[in-house]
Amino acid sequence: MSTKKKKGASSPTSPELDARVRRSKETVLAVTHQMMSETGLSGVSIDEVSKRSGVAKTTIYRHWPSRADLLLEACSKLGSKFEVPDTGSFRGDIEALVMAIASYLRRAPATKILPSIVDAAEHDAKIARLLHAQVRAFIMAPLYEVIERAQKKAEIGEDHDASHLIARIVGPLFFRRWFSGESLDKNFVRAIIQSVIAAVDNCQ
Amino acid sequence: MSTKKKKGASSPTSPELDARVRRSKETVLAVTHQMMSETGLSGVSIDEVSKRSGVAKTTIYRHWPSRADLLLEACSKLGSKFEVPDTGSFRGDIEALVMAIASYLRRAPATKILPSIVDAAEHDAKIARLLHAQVRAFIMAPLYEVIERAQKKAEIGEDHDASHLIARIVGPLFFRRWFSGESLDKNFVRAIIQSVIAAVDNCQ
Amino acid sequence: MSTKKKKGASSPTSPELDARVRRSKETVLAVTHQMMSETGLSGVSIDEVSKRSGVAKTTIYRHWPSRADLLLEACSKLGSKFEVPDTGSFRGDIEALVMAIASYLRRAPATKILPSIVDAAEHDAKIARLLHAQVRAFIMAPLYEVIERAQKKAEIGEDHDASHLIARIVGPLFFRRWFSGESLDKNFVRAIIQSVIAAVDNCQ
Amino acid sequence: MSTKKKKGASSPTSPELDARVRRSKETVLAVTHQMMSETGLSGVSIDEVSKRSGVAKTTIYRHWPSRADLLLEACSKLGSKFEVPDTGSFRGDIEALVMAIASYLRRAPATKILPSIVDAAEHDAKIARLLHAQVRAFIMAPLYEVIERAQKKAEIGEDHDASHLIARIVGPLFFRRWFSGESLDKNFVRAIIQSVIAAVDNCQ
DNA sequence: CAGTAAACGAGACGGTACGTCCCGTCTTATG
DNA sequence: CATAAGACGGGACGTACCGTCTCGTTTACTG
Repeated sequence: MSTKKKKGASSPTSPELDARVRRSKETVLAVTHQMMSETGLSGVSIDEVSKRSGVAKTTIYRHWPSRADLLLEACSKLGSKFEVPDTGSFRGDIEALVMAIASYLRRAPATKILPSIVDAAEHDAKIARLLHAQVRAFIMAPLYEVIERAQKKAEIGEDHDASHLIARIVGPLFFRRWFSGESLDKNFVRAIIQSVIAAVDNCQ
Repeated sequence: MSTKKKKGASSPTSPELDARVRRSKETVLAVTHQMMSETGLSGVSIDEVSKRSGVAKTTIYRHWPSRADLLLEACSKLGSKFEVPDTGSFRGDIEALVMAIASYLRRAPATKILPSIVDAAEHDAKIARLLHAQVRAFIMAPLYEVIERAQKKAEIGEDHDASHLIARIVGPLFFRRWFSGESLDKNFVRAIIQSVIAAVDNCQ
Repeated sequence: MSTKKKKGASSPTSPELDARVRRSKETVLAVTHQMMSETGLSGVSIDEVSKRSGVAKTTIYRHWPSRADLLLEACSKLGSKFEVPDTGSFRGDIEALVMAIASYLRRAPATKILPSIVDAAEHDAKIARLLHAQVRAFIMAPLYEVIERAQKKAEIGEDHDASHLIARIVGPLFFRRWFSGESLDKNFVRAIIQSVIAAVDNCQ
Repeated sequence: MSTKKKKGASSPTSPELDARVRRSKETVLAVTHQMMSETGLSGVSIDEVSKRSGVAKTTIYRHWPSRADLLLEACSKLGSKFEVPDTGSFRGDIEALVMAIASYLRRAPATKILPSIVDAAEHDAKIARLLHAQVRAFIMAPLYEVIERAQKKAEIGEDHDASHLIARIVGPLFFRRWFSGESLDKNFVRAIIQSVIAAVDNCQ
């Protein structure tokens, strides 16, 4: 029974895979993820992953053509989509979401790793595509939903470019988290939220 | 004592370095800088720098305790401060400055390298300090000046936190440049400028 | 019992191997032989044999316990016995046979491989036995026959040790072929023949 | 004193070499030689040599471009020239020399390795050249001397081709040692000696 | 202007990791 | 049940850099 194979679509890596392959990949990814968090991307060596995981180096290279690809896949399992809040009002939704994002930026170990992915993306279009897709899927998408919903409910005008709005929400947070070294304190986050609310309000 | 030259009769003060030392350091830094631009931080190897520059590896390690330190110093020569414009109005100044920054982000080879510095900063407090100092000196400082000047002239209210404003200006640009993959087109830049102007205008 | 087939209704006797098995072994041996000639013993890898032959690695290992055994069997199919000439005289027979052997040493691809078998024989008694058996069967046996026949016809004395004579005939050829790098030219071959004839002649 | 360097021509590997290099090469060659004798050429792995010798793999590859080259050099230190005897007569000299060679073939560990060198020589002209040179220098040269001396003293005729004679002496010994599996017993050796003596005697 | 001390080039060294090739074992599914 | 397909742990290959370590040889200052 255990070794029987059906059309099972439940496998984590990809459907319909040799059980051994699945096990190997899972183990390796887990160890990689672990090491990434400990020492950063550059601290992950295939030799060490192999040693710790008990999976032979050969096997690792059978599944990922290079160290970079392993790291890439390990990274791509990193993000978690923010839940789209539904507080009833645009302001409430935005508040909830931005607080969540800020909190994530402050705490999540994944944020230690992001810059090296961004760096890799500068030199490799494939990685760039992945990065941007992830950013869109995990961070921008929920904001899109909130904005669109508000536009449908006519809470905010149709004339606001959602993409611009999102950049104006997320950008400042990212800037503080990775570039300026200033804290992502409550004050700052509230100011960002406030500025967006103000922007979409019919002040002008 | 340490910085003093022993027989220092002719050497006036401290920064009077041996001409040979100066030459070596300059050559090495130049080559490092060159290689950084070509292949990114991770593409710079001491062996190669030595080969290309003609400066012996020993000498390089004499001047920088490790590869990281060399890269660090090479990076710290990287940025160029944006000139503070003086168009007469806050709006004009901001426009000029933001356009310049956006243009820099679009074009400058240094922007390819920044993420790896950011990455390094995640793992090394010393690098982090340098990074933040550079960001403040080269990017934030000119904006500070423009904002302060406008506040002094009472063009904009004193109640705006300059640091917040700056994050709201630069953040969206950075976000697009490195994270979302969207273009930094004129429209977007103008929208950012506009949003800041609106924010400081006495709408509310 | 051991060679009997269990359900052996259709299989008549013992050497009646499963047709599939026979096909596999033949194919594999052929490919192995081919590769051996191309690149020498050390150039034969099971992986490559499997790839080229279409026979799965598993199957190969089912039939030969190790790479060495496969090579061994492939080698044992290598030699070709020299025909025993019958010119009517000892001199004529020897001449014909030695010329044939010399020609074989000069031309046959198998001679490129022999040293690696000899090498293997140094480390493995089983291989040694096979090697010596082959040498005796393919090279020495025909000479034996010629010598014995001549002795029976009283062309040459009974007191000559055939094994010594053979070593004195074949040895010099082998020496030049594999050790000294000198050519196996007509002159040399004739000199060897002449020396043997002279030795068995009743000069002394 | 110890670190002082002169024109010393006594260094084993090559004159005027960095002492560190000399030490490394010596150590590595010694270990290689040791392993060769234990397990044959194919049993020598760079990794293991490195481990046993304490010399880093990198360093080994710095001095020998590949495993083969290391083995080659180790092999080339293997042979020992046979002393040219001077018993006063050609017969005596030949006897002494052939007995020595036979004894060497019977006993010397190097003879276990020769076939793999011969094998390598089949695939690589460089190795072939080395092999042939060594065979000539260590085995053929002494015989040449003995033969020439005898010719000068008119003990044997000038018309004998020394190279042919040598092949007729050494060939049979080699044949028995490596190919036929027959013993190199006293009887056989004496028979070979006798046959050569007879050949050069003025019988015909 | 000779003597001395530094900075230097050259490059050997031990070491870690890379990515590849092949071995021999194993598991799974097919005819 | 022999087979094709191929995953797996393991060992070795040869390469690229790292950072350390002698070596002699310039250089430049000093005395």
